[in-house]
Amino acid sequence: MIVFSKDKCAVGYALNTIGGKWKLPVLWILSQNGTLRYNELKKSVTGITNMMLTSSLKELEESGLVNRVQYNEIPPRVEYSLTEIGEKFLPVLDEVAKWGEQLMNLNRKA
Amino acid sequence: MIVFSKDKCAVGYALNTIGGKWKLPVLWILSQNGTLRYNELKKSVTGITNMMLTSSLKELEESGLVNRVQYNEIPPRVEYSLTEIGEKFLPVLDEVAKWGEQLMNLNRKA
DNA sequence: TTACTTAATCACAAAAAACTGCATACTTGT
DNA sequence: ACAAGTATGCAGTTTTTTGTGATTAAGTAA
Repeated sequence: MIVFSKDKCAVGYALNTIGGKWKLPVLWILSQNGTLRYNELKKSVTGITNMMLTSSLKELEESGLVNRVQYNEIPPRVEYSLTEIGEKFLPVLDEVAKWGEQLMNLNRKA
Repeated sequence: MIVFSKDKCAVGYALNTIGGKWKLPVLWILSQNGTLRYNELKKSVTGITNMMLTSSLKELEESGLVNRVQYNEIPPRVEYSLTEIGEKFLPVLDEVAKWGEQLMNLNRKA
């Protein structure tokens, strides 16, 4: 019988990276809008708090999905955008979406 | 500026369906082994507790990813397997895995 | 001088998810 | 009579994740 080992699982790694309540919304907004400042993100991701936005962005940056560019101006300006590997994730999301739709349709009927 | 709406998002729906700590492991084990009894699943998904296995299976069944067949024998016998839409998810997972590997490689270097 | 703006950050509170360990029902083997 | 095996269920607790609301620093416009 085949046993599950979490360690080397790329799927687990991927899903951890985008896991949590807000990372996917943030990624999606960035994919639709290109480069955005912190405040613009805050407005676009409806309902997100400062804390969650900050920590989501931080984790996304650490895992290499998001670029963060800080301009030393006053008032502060920081711009976020998707990295190359972040962009590469979009077609994958698309596949997930297609499957998700099929599932939604199935469950609507039932 | 484009705003995120959670409701109609197929990606969100999909990721909720397979979200949580154990659903993915359970799905993967089923995909590798075909039909399994409760106890066999328990042994294969290392570290899972009865409670989490039961609730994961229940949710997966409710969302249509897993079949549950109960034989009225003593001692009880219940067999689990992937449904059609459950099987259809595997190639999607494969795409996720490919991207996940790229990401892992990037982050190993950095 | 005072208020305003921006991108965070922190201590604390609340809510959600997961874990522990025991309980059950019924029948077969000892 | 008694233990063993099977697929769950549940109360109570811990752990993890999110949310709240206030706070900072430094310049610019009023």
